[in-house]
Amino acid sequence: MPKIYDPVGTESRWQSAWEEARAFHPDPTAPGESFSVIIPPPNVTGSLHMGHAFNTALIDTLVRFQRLKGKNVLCLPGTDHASIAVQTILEKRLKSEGTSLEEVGREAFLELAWAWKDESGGRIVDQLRRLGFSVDWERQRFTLDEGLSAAVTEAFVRLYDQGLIYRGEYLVNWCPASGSAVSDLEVEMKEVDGYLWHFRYPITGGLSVDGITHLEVATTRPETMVGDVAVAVNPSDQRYQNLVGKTLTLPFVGREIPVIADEHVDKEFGTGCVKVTPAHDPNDFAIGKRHHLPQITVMHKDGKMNEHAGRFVGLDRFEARDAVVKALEEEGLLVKIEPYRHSVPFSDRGKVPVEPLLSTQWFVRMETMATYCRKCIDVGSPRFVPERWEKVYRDWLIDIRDWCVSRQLWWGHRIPAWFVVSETDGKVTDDSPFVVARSEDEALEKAKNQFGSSVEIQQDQDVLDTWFSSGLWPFSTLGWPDEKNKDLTCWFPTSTLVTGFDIIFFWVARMTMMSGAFTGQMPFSDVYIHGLVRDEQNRKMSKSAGNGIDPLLLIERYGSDALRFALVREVAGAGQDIRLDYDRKNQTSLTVEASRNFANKLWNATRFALMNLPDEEIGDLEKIENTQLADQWILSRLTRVIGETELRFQSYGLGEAAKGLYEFAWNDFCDWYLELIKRRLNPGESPTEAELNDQRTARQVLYKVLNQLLVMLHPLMPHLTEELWHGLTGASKETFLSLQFWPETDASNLNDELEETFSQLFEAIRVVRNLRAIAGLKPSQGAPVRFVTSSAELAETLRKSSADIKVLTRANSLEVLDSSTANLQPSQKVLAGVSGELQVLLPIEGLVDFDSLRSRLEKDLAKAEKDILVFSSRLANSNFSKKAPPEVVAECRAKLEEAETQADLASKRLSDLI
RNA sequence: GGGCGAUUAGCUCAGAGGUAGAGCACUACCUUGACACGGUAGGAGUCACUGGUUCGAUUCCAGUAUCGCCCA
Repeated sequence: MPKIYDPVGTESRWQSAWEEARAFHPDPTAPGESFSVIIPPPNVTGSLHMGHAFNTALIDTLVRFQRLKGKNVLCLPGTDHASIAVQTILEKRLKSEGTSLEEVGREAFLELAWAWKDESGGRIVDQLRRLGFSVDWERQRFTLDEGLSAAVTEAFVRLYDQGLIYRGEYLVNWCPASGSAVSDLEVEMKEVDGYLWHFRYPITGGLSVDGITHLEVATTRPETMVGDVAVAVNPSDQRYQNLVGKTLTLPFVGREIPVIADEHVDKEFGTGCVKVTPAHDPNDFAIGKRHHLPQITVMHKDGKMNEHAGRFVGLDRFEARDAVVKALEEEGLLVKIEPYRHSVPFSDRGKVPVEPLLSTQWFVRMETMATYCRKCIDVGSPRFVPERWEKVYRDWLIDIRDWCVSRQLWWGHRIPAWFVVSETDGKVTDDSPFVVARSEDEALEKAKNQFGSSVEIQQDQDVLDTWFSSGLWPFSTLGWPDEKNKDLTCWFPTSTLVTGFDIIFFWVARMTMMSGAFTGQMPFSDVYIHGLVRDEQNRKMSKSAGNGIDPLLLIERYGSDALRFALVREVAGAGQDIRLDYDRKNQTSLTVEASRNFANKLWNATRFALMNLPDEEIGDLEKIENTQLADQWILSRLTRVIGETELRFQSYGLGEAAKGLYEFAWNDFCDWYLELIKRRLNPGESPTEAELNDQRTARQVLYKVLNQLLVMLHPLMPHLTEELWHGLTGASKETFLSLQFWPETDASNLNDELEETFSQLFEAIRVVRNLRAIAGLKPSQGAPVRFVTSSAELAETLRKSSADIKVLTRANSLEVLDSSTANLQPSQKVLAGVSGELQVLLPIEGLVDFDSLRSRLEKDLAKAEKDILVFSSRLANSNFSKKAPPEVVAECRAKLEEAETQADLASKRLSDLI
C-alpha cells in the first residue's frame, strides 16, 4: 500500500465494478422495504456544474445509507429535453451556418436536434457517473423517450377531458428571443434604470372641461400608446370627476378613447391618470376586462410594430419608443421625462425583456389541482425539510394562476390536438375547432364524429413546456400510465425528493399537482430542500457571470470522494446556501483539500491496521474478551457514534453526520486509540502469554472499529471506503461494501463514565505535553511525571493506563499520588499544571525558557483570578443560590474551588521563579 | 410593499438559558516504525445594535441596522 492515496484510478475502477455487477439495479419483487428517489433530471445537453455535484452528493449519501440499512432501494437517473435551451443552441448554430429554422423545416430540424442529443447527451450522464452516483443506470430515462412521451400525451388528453386544459386568448409572456410564449415562472423581474415619460392627450374636439384641455399620463413604455384604448382615473379623484365619460383623441392614430374611472388607479402616482393598453400590460388587461374595452395589439411577435401602430409600423419596439417620444415632442405633447427605476420582466432563457402579448395558447387550469395539494399539505404531505419551505410552497398554491403550457417551438412533446381545418378554409386560425386525442387516427375519428366524414385535420404545431413532462417524472419514469407496472407499484410514491429551493414552484409543485391529478397521491413523502453552492465570494454561480467552479477539475485534483465529503460537510442544519472556497489562479480549494487529507488519513489508518493485523482470522468480534480500558473506551465511542450517525442520516442531518464521523475517525480513533494500542500491537521479541492476549484483543478491536467506521463513512465517501474495506476484510471482488449492512449496536458497550474519565486522562496528557513544551524539552527527551489527584477513580485510571501515558508523554517515570497524602510542596523545583481535579508536576531541570514560563504562569494566574471573580460574585448573589437549580450552584462552587487552587498554584510557582 | 433567511475567531460555519466551539488558515517545535495530504503545543472573538423577560441572555422576546433571497 503506498503512503499516499491516489483517488483517480481507484474511483473509476469501483464505478465500473459496481455498474458491471449491476449492484444498484434493484428488483421490484425483492424483499425489503422500498426506498426510492428520482433524481432531478438535468438538461440532456448540459454539462455538470457544482449544483449537480452538490445535489448528487446529498442524494447518493441518503440512498447509500438506506441501502446499507437493508432497504430495497431504487435511485432512478435521467435527463430532460430542455426545449428552449436546446432549440436556442441549435438555432444559433443554424444561423452561423447561414441558414435558419424556417429554411430547414420541422422534420429536418428535429433530426438535427436528435443528432445533437445523441452527440452531447451522454456527457452529463458520464459526468454523474464520475461522482460515484449509485443509481440504476438500466432504468435511466429521458423526457422525450417513447414511454415518457406516451405518458405526456396521456396526461394531456386526460386533463383536457376533465376540463383542466383549455385553449384561449390571453395576455401571455412573450419571449421575443425564443419566439415563444413562456410561463409566469420563466419570467424574472429585474430592477432597471429607465424613464417615466409624461405626455398629454387632448380632449376630443379641442374642448375644455373645467379649464382642462388635455390629460397628462405617465408611462415607462411610450411605444404602447398607439394601443391605448382609454385613460383611467380614480373614481374619487376630484380633479377629473367631470371628465369621466368624455373622450380623448389619441395622437397619431386619431382614435377617440374614453376617460374611465377605476378603483385600481393610484391618485398619488404621477398625475393620477393612467393610459390603458389592455393588449400590452397585465394590469391594463384587467382594467380592460372590467370595462369591456377592446384589446388592440400593436406589435408582431418578433417585437416589431404592426399595422395598428400607424406611422410607427415596422419599427422594432425600442426604436418605436424613441420615435414616439420624438413625435410627441414635435407635437408639443411631451411634458417631461424623469429618470425612473422600475421592474421589468425578463425572460429567464432569452435574457431579454418579455413582452406581454395577447395570444391564443393552451393553459392548464390550476385551481383544482392546487386545491388537492393544499389539502395534502395541510396534513403534512409531503413533509418539507427544513420545515420553513412548506410555507413557501403553500403560499404559492394559494395564489396560483393558470399555467401557459404551449411553446412555439419544435423540440419537445407536440401538443396532441388537431385542428379541424376543413371548418376554417383549410387554415389553422384562432377559431379553428379542434379535437384532442392520443393519436392522429383517434383525432380523425373524433373529428369525423363531430364534423362529418370529409374532415381535414392538422396537428397543432406547438410543443409543451418542458416542465409539463418533468411534472410527470416521479411516475412516468416508473411505467405510468401502466398502473400495474411492478416498478410503479413497488416504488411509487417515492420516498424523498432532494432538490434546491429554486425549483420548488417550477418542479416540486408541478409534480405534486400532476401526481395528485393522476395517481391521487403525493409523489414523495419527504422533500429535502438544500441551498445553492456559492462561489468563493459568495456569489451565485452562473454561466453568464462565468464564475462557476468546475466540479470535474476538483475531482481530478482531489477525487470525487473528497469533493462529495467537502460539500456535504459544509451543509448546515437549516438548509442554507454553502460557500465553496476556491483559488481561481491555481484551481485549488482548501475546503476540498481538507477532505482529500481526511481520505488520506483513513487510507493510512487502514494501512497501519493492515501492517498490524495477521492474515488469519482474528476471532469472534461480537464477544471480544480481555479488553482493556482503552478498548472499552473506543467501543463505547464507536457505539455512540453509530447511533448518532444513523439518527443524523435518518433526519437529513448530513452535514452533522459528516462532521461527527470526521471527528471520531481523526480524533478518537487515529489520534488516541491507535496511539494507545501501538505498544500492545508490538509486544517485542519474546512476548509473554499475557502480552499475546493483549495483542489479540487490540487487533480485534482495531479491526472492528475500523470496519464499522468504513461502513458508516461509505455513504459519504463510497470509493475510498469500498477500496479500504476490501483491503481490510479481503472480501472477494464480487461482494461490495455498498451492499453490506449498517452496524448493529450493543448498548451495553456504552459507558458514559469511562468516556468522561478518558477525556480527563487525555487532558492530563495534554497538560504534561504543554509543560514539556514550556520546559523546552526535546520530543525525544524523557522526563519524570507526577500526577496528584483527589479522585480515586481518576487515580485508578491513571495507574491502569500508566504504560500508555508513559509512551504518549515520553515519561521515563510516572507517579500517581493522592492529594491528601502527597507532599504538595516538593523540595525540588517543579513545573505544575492543573486540569480539573488533577495536578501535574514536572521537574524543572532542563528548563531553558524562564520568560515563557513566567508569562505563562502570569496568564494562568490572571485567568484564575478572573474566574474567581466570576464565580464568587455569582455565589455572593443571594438570588442566585435561592433561585438557581441546586446542581448549578454546586457546580459553581466546585468551579470556584478549582479556580482558587489554580490561582494558588500559579502564584506559588511564580514566587518560586523570582 | 409583503414574506423568509443571515449577522459568533482572519475564512467557512456549529452551538446552547449557567465562564464561547469546530474545521481551515496562522505561529512555534518535530522527518518518532500508519500518515509532512502528518504529529505536538499555541495565539486568536464586546457572539451586529438597542431595549425587555430572568438570579443569570451571546442563547428567549420585541424593535433597529446591514446583507441576501422569494413574491408583488
